[in-house]
Amino acid sequence: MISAMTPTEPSGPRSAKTSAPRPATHPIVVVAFDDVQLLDVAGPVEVFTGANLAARRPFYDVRVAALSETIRTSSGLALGATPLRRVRGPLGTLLVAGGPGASAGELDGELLRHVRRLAGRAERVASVCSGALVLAACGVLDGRRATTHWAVADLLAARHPAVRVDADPIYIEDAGVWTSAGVTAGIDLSLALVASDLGAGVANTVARWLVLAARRTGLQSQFSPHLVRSWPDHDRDLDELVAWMRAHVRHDLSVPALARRVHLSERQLARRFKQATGHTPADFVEALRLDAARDLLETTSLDVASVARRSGFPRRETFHRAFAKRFGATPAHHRVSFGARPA
DNA sequence: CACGCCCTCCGCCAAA
DNA sequence: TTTTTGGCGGAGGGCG
Repeated sequence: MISAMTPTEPSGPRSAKTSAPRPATHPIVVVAFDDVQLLDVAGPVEVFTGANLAARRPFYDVRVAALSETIRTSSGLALGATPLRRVRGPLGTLLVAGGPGASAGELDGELLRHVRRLAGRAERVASVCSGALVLAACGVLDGRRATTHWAVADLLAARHPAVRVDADPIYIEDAGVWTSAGVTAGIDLSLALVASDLGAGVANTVARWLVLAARRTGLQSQFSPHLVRSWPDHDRDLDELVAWMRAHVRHDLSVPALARRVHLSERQLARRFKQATGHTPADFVEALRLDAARDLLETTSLDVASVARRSGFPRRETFHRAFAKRFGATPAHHRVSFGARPA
């Protein structure tokens, strides 16, 4: 499956550093089926086609594919599609949508055959929502970390013990296989793919156009951090640390300070943190603080300096820079756009 | 806006 | 022997 296709491509499309000749186009096939969730299909398609506009070139060649030429989505709207049997590789991205059709009962054998075939010919494979069940049924997720909609996480884990299911993150990437949580998380995932292909600038432009504008950082749990789950190799200590960090963004959250707090060496803290969250400590801390700052901007009338201080940025300058980098707008401008109307 | 310093991250390796 | 740990140092990037 995936491992069979990587050797030819020593460094995947994610290594943005190597300025190897970039491919002119990147074919994307979105796999749909009867009772697919329309948003799972539409969200990523909008993101990728939007990226073409933002990048001012037709980089992504996006198609929706299904067993038949017309499918019925779970909301009742019909969707036109390219027949899967006519889809040939190689592909840039194979993305499987989710929906009731993916989680209810038996998956269509012919659909699985097509997905398996195309997965082996794609640079990377992705799923939205319960589309992870389809990928898992094809064996694509075996041995990998993966996420899915919280409501089917247990089902995924039960049906496919070889998959390391983690229902916390909005999306997960493991060795070229990307999985995402429910519905709109597919948009976050797609934006991440765009960012790795065409740069964060393009991704931010698309996000702004779609106006759901960077609502999420990708670091938040699908749900409250208080809903603690447990499974074999889960890192309780790190969960607790993360929960504490969320509540104490003003504290010293440097690597040495965090390491001291959980009685680990700095090296070990960094390793386990990345293992548990998929993010480096500094990245995570910055996102945490910016989330807090954004909330304060939207829900209070504190001046920017106070917002900065309360969210763990001692200096306004640093805050300003970080905020603009992540959200593509200055704090003041963000408040004008999203803040509560003063009484 | 620029530049130097410092923090962070990660590969590497030796020790446990 | 294999796996995990922790220290080192360089590269990179952001802060001041």
